[in-house]
Amino acid sequence: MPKLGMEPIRKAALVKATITEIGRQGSLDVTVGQIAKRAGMSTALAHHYFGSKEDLFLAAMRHILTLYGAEVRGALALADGPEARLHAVLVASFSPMNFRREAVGAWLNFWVLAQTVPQARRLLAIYQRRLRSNLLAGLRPLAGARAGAVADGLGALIDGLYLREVLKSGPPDGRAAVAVAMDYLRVQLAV
Amino acid sequence: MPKLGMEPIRKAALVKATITEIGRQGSLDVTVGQIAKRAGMSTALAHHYFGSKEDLFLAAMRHILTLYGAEVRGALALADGPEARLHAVLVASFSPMNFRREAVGAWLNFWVLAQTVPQARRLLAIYQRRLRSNLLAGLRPLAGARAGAVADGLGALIDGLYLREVLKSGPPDGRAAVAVAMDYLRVQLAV
DNA sequence: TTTATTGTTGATTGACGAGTCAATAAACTT
DNA sequence: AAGTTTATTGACTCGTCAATCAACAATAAA
Repeated sequence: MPKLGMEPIRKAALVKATITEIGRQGSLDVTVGQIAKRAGMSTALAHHYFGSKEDLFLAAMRHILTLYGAEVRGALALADGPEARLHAVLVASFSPMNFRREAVGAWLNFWVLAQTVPQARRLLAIYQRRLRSNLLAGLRPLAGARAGAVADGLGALIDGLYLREVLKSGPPDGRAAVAVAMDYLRVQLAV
Repeated sequence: MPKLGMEPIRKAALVKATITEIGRQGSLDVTVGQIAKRAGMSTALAHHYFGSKEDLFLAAMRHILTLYGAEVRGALALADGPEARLHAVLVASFSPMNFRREAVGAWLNFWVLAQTVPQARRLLAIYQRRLRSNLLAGLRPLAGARAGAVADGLGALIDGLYLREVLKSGPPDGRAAVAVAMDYLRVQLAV
């Protein structure tokens, strides 16, 4: 069986399985065994590629952040003007990829992880900073001195919409979430 | 030692210790032993009063919701007019009692619990319904047909502000959170 | 073809934790 | 005084799980 060049493949499979498993179980109480099984390998191999369970979690977090970042960057590249850029950030934030059940569940649990694991905290801080700076770039031309306050409110609102998605039943509705956020933006800019 | 009428005292101590311990540890991975120790008794006694760890968690959740509900009701009793009532709900939501570190940490973890434990989900749903109806009562006279949408946005914003508090360092700042929420309200009502 | 490198797993270790049990003791009841 | 209920705990069971290890297999390098 042993073919060479397995490392990246197996690592990717493990990361994906971690997100799936956390999202499915809705908790960080996932065993390495479960993850390894879903990724189609033994527990020992999972430990071989990621030294510890914590490393696996962090890699999964990084992966989610990377996906999110890529989506935002892609959307921004197509957007022209501040309004379009703000809209792009919101749409990307609630895109089917990022706003799917598993991802949202995993996201919530990473938030919990950040309370204990400094590295996880740092990763979430990076996300917050990036989001803020993206929003700010679009807001400054439109809201002037109030841009900072609006960005903070909008950031919290986005996180809140994610949080609430966790409890909802039925399929996720990114469109509705975007509408709420856009409404916030609309009234803030109308004042 | 055995005095009678210990049950309510011990139960209260356990519930309090549960919230403290979850908040302190920042996770639901708290042992019954830790909780019992903080509450000044043996593991066996904790199991005697609450059949299981899950029951303890649910009791702790109910307690937090009760505290919150009482605070909101108290604030509403003193408020006159829709604006004052809305303000009262927000101030109560971010009062030092509810917005303290431990409580916020516990709150986040209860959210996680709600993903797996139906009873926990039900409790959070009650909270959401109550919050929404309180906001709606104040908003209807002021926002008319838009009241529903504004309440949903404000609800999500409040949850988001709680969520973000988890990552912040330094003492919690309820005043700032209220300011963000009031700003949302202000612009929504100005449109 | 020996030797190193990479891939892979079953079995094991070592620790920990939820929940149970048996036993003890004080207080109320009859 | 005997019996019942409530309070309390140390010791134990039983299961789980992260992490390690020893061994085996295949490919690449020497």
